[in-house]
Amino acid sequence: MPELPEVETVRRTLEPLLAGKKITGVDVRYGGIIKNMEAGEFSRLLKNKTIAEIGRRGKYLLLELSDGYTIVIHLRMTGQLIFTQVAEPEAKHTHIIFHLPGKEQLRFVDIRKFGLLFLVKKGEWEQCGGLARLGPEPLSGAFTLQAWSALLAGQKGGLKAFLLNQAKVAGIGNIYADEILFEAGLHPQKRVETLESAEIAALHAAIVAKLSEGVACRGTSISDYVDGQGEKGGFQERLQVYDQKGRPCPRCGTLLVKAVIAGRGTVCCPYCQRR
DNA sequence: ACAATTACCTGTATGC
DNA sequence: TGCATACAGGTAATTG
Repeated sequence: MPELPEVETVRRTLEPLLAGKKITGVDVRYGGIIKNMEAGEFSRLLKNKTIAEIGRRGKYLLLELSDGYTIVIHLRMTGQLIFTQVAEPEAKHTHIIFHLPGKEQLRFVDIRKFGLLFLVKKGEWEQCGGLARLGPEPLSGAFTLQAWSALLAGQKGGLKAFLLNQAKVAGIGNIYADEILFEAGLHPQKRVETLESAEIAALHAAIVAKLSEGVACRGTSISDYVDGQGEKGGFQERLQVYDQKGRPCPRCGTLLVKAVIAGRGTVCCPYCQRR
């Protein structure tokens, strides 16, 4: 599932391929993906606009266009944004095709149609789902231990739910939440208000380490995720607990268990992550 | 005020 | 073999 490392990998792979290129036309096969206007208007507004750069905020991709417009994209669970040649056979569930010069295309593919796409002018982020309400970027220089401590001060509730809350920290999803909690040695249902300073520091280090490792490995390809060129990532080889139910804990050998916590399938070690 | 559940979708795996 | 069912999880909306 595309979380911060996956979205960042898509951004890095697409940027050199798209920067400076003009959108010569847009085909919309399934308009339901576009959330803030009709397909016809979307295509009309985008024709002949140039892609300046690609940004990322949390799990959102931001295609900045040369004249102040931005295409805001969220891949949700199965969304893919793939740069290809016209001759490449079209994948099933291809919903939007951006035509580029020289027989190149950018295709939005999404099996489950959960993905979201907005076309807005700069400063109109309020209409883009949760984009305007995102918490800090965990891989930015501003995400210091001090900032993280301040973020936790006065907060209550389960730890996993907190990590998954995009308004608290941007970009962590189910895979990295489980990996972070295991790395920090904390139970997913531990209450945030009971965290001691050493645990807060361990969490901060685990968030930065695991997300950075995910980016370095070019994301996690368990089912659908691929980067901007259709290539799989490698972090699935490094998973310690996620998708590892019933296997021995890499640290102590106890069998890993799975339960539903914060509404998500959650795997942890009953020994290393005691409540 | 908070947490749990549901809706949105389709493909894959499982059970009978 | 076929069919029904459960499950995967990002986020918003709804329910408890």
